[in-house]
Amino acid sequence: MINYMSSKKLNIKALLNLPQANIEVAVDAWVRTKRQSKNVAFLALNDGSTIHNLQAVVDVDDQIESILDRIHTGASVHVEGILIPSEGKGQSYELKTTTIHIWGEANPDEYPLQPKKHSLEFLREIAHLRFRSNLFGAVTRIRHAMIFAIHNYFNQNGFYNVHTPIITASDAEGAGEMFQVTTLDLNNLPKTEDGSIDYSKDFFGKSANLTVSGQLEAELAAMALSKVYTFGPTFRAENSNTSRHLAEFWMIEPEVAFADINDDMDLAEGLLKYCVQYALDHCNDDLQFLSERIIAEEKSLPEKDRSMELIEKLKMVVDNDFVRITYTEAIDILKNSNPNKKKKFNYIIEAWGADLQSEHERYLVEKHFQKPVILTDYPKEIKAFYMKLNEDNQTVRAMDILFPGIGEIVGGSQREEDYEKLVGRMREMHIPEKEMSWYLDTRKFGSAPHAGFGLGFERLLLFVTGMGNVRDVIAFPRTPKNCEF
RNA sequence: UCCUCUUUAGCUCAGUUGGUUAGAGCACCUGACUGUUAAUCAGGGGGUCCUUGGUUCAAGUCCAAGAAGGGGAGCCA
Repeated sequence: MINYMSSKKLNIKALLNLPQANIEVAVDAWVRTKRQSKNVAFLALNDGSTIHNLQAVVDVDDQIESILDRIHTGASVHVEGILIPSEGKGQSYELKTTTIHIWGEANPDEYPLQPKKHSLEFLREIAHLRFRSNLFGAVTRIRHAMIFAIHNYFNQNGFYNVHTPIITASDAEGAGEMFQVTTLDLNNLPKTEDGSIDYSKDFFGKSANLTVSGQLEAELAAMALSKVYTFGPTFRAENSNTSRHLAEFWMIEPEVAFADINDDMDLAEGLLKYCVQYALDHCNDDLQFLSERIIAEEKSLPEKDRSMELIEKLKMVVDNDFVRITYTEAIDILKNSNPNKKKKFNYIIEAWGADLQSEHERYLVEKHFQKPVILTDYPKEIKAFYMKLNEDNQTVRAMDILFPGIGEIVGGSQREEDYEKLVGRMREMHIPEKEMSWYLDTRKFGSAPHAGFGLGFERLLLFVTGMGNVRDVIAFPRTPKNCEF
């Protein structure tokens, strides 16, 4: 029995980048397509290291034909041979095959992936196999690159990563509906004398939920380590069915002490530009593939409805400063805008204080400025309790970053560091002080101005990959009525 | 949750005014082919027309309810 594991192996990305060929190599990979004629067969091999396939060229004889007969799209194989300059067009190198070993067959009557374009909806239904598509392979590699870039950026800038809790008993931030975590028997709930559920019998001795944000805990860490960030899973039990929402998503939340809202905006803009530049520098092949895919997809659209070419769009973000305007300025622009005057908006902007709808954000980003926009200083009524009150007593130092095609990608603020003002805001918004004493302690002992934001990781990926739905940039999306795999 | 569209072969889709045995391309199987690039050419097999109920001599097609999915909105990241 030959031990195929012991052979000298390189991944396909490394092989295709070798400066010269004519060497013996071994490759483990999955078969994308097989093309066979009487005397020669071609296997397109992919091991996920790159979007590109390695072409194995196989001279057909009786013995090898019996192996080839068992190889179909999706099979995993070990192939040995000599890497040579390709005799055919379409690739620089190819593998002149001497040995084929099948690790695992893929029954073609059952294997759902074909060497053709599948719909995103179909791929979502076979999420366990869609890693093997060109598209999801590219997205997955870019997702990894962005995770890496984020940690890199913060590490290089003196931030410490903190793991904030995933299970939490505080329901303070009001960021959305929460998933409850319990070990109680739902068919036989313990009750108190007044008939309500007796959470003292629950695992933690009180009601607990999955986190909707690591921000409050990150603030605690920032009040000692100065610059921290979290990057973890976040859970929202909202019944939102959109291309931009998940029940389980990943969020980046930096928190910086001795920083104001301008520092916060600089940090966010710096992070976003670093990530996009990192993708341009490290994911060129995958971006190229995604770009071509979008162009093919939009070919039938009239020119005015087509989106900017992906790589051009990414460069545009890196090369241009984000527009920074206040909410008040945005309202003025919107009030005087054509769609507002001609009543094209579904929600007409009439007065200061109105919450901005998606259509307004899109107008500002996609029509008026045509680049990322940071909106600041929102009315306090439409923002969270912890945001720092401006001297006008009307607005808070919030900042939202709006991206073309995506909308809000970052939401952040300078935090209210004044104990009395913070307690005042909590009372106005009916947030229980008692349960939040640990949070308020930071304002009691050595309080300091500080700021932070939340960046939706999947929304960043939407922008970088040009995909249209967050369900296609996370391996196993969790959405209302969907928890497969 | 609201508005809207969709659901026909493994996949992508066509199916006329309600009318005989529901079609195509791809995939699969068989054969041909000396180098292909989602190979090509010829032939073949493959259907709970989303579900339930209704109208009708007759329903893939019309009506009602439901389910699943897409797009948009709200909420947000």
